[in-house]
Amino acid sequence: MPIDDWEPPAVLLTVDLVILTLREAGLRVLLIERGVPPHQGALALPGGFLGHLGEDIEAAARRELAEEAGLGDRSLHLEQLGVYGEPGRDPRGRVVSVAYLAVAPRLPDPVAGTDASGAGWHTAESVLSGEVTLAFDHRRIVADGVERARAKLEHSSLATAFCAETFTISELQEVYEAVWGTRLDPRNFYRKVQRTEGFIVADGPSRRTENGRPARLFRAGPRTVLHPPMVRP
Amino acid sequence: MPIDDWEPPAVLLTVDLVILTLREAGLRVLLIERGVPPHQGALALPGGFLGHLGEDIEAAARRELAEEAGLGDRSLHLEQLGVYGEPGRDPRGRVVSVAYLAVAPRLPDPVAGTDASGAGWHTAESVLSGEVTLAFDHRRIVADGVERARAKLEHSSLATAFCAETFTISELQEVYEAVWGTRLDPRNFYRKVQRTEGFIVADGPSRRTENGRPARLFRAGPRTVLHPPMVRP
DNA sequence: GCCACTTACTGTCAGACTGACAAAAAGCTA
DNA sequence: TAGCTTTTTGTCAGTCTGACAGTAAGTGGC
Repeated sequence: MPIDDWEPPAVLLTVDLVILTLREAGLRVLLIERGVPPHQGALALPGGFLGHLGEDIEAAARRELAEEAGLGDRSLHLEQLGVYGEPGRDPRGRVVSVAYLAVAPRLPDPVAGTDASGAGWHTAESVLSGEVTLAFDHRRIVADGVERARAKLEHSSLATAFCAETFTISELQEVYEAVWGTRLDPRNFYRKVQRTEGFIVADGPSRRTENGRPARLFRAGPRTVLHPPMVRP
Repeated sequence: MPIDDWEPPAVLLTVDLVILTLREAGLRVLLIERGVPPHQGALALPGGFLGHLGEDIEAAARRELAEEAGLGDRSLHLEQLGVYGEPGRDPRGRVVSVAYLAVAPRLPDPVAGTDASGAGWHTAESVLSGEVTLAFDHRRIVADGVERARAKLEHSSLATAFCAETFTISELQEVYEAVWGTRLDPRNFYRKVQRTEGFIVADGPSRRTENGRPARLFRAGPRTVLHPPMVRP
């Protein structure tokens, strides 16, 4: 149907990052303050344009992860979330964004300051409820990212990506409780996690202490798919 | 870091469609024969460039669904699968493709002829095994689409999208068996499906006959999320 | 009309998994 | 040593699953 000299339209490609972590027992997402128009000064997801025409999209995501979030050399979970390309979502023209979901273990404070309303780790709740306003369609992207994380906690070992290399079972439980926003019975959780072969493996006879009985340390096991799954109440 | 007059690179955007259906009790995917270079004459997924700069991506997918597959007015399941934008995947330049997964009920023969090696419905097995060769990275896209369908059969009511408006429980079972590539016990399947409230609802006292005892007819119920899920053996 | 055959549907039963709860173990503080 | 906290091990009844038997309701052959 197109006439012989028809040329397909070209679009601008960006990557946006939903970076999740746990802080103070709550699910947090990293937001930056935009330094340039459009939406200058507004909060938004870290991200940016493809660097050059030959750059791989996931490579661009990792580059932004380093540049904007200071999470360069770390090995963290990174997966594609989806494409957001509705016409009109960006006043600069036809901008299509590939969103990625990243999960980071508990970290020291991020690049920028920690003003409650500035760049930094904001609770997922404040973003989803609209208490914090984001630029573009980024609130929807965060919502999709959080829902993806919630779903993957059920069927995959994603929860271990929120933890340090070694962790206790209660720390793992805190991940589930924070991401799902529910409380779980420690005894049933303990049983379930222990009986799911390959989910977590004991890390030597070491222990750790703080207040009560010392807890055994574990690390992520080889299994990535949980069968049967953890069930969200 | 970018210099002041830096301009972000522009890419070409395409949509590709993984259209799945059931034919002769097997899972099939629709392939077309490319009429223009690159890969002229090779088999590929239906799809094409964004029509114009203001076209919505999902709208483009629906347009290709109508133009290339003749599935225009039908209401069928359509969801975004992911982005495939590796540099070098398309010799025409930097082409980024948004893949969609579509699920269609059993249909009459598609647009083109039915040569075993030509355009038309090919078994998913022949594509995944490499017996049939596809252009670009389309084999990987098909693999991801099939895996997505397999996973969603567990937790959602996607299976009903493979069926006509009304269907019997054995027809629904055939969907699961074809997509998963396994055999299921009809009695346990019957029980499981019946007890999952809202998955399927009886469609009047009507029946249908062919060989054995007539089967009750059902239609898709209001529930889209299955809880507890169907389990893949 | 009776019989064989096919498919649809209803049960049964033992084992696995889950949710709710009790109790013991192992550290700390006072 | 007593009291507190948190971890770990059990218990028990209800539910769900997988394997399998048996009944119901059509077809076609004779």
